[in-house]
Amino acid sequence: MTDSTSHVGVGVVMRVQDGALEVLLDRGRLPEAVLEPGESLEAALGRAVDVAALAHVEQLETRVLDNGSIATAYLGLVPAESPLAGEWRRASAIELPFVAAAQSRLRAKLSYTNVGFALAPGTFTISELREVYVAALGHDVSATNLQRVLIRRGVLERVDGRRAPGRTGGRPAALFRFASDRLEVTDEFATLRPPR
Amino acid sequence: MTDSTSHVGVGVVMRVQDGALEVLLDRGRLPEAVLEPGESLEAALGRAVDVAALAHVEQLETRVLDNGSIATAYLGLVPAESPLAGEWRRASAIELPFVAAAQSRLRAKLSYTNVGFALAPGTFTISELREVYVAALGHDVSATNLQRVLIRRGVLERVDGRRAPGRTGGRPAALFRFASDRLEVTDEFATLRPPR
DNA sequence: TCAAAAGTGTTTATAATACACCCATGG
DNA sequence: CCATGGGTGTATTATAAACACTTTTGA
Repeated sequence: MTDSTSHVGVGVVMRVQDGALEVLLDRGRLPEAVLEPGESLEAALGRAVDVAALAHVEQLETRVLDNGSIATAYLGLVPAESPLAGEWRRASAIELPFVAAAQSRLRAKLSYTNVGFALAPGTFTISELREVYVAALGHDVSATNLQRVLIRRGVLERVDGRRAPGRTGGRPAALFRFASDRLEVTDEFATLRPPR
Repeated sequence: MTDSTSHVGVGVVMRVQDGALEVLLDRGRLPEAVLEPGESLEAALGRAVDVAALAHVEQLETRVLDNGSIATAYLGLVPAESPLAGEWRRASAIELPFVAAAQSRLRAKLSYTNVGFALAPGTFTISELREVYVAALGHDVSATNLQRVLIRRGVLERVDGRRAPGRTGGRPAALFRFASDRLEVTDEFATLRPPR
């Protein structure tokens, strides 16, 4: 038997704040923890990140790092309101392994799952949700179409009450919430659907 | 520093043969190799599987196995004609970790990428390609629609010549090939496309 | 001339985008 | 009463599924 290299769990925790996608850093690096023998990867991750505070977690990728250790990265998502402490920095300004993969995974899943629930507050207006999507996708999104797509798919539900307009006026906005707080694939078969 | 657990690279190599999706086994188990210090995961995989013979490889998932070792699994695909040696068994009859994940990944990617290239022979008729898709997807596929979708997306190209009919007759079938032998996403934005 | 297999033409269904227009509020 | 922001109605477009029909072969 040869000596094995150490294995670390790495967290790429993201949120959307003030119209920008941000990543949680720990002294300039992604939070990580060394895996103890017999321990699960998620348990190790839990020593690096407050996993219970994450609205969604999923495994990203395993790579051998420059320092020779093996790292398994996880994507974690929280809403902007989350009290998760740490050093938040714009994803676009970060040149660390796994961050690009996390961003690209998030972007893809926003299109065909309900994963927005993990970035949005409990209730929100369509405009607010639009800002989240714009920041995470990196391109403009029409509020009209966003609403129609997510309502048709059953991803969004209307909630009682309205948001009062600001001092510049405007019609009060209806409030919505995500129908589920767990990941669901909402557009499974883009093509080649099974016959009826 | 604590003792680290051993890390293994695992291959889930699949092909479609005689209308069934099959997995390559090594004495009843998935081929695997222990990672040496400083070695890349792909290099370790290469000691378990003839990676050069694979038409497509991608990482699947990392898990702690029942025996305590950490395993990173890869999905490998080969065409039925591949001379890759070993014990091929129907995927549906296998109860091993990673196989279900591999099948589900393959199914998804058949819908929105050109990954079929890795399972199909160099040239083929639409009927032959249809059999590959039926086996890998697990549901019926219309030859008509399969052809139209893949041609429209630019995934398939026509090749000179025709396949002579069998003794039961029928119109000779046109031959096609995949336009690329590398993975390409052909239907990236199911929804929420960037504006023009 | 018929059955089999392949391929095309055309219709239908669905989903999403685009855009015009109406609604409700503050000042 | 008008600017602002929210929301709905209604094309338009794109993609793919469904299905009828034509083509080309072997026997």
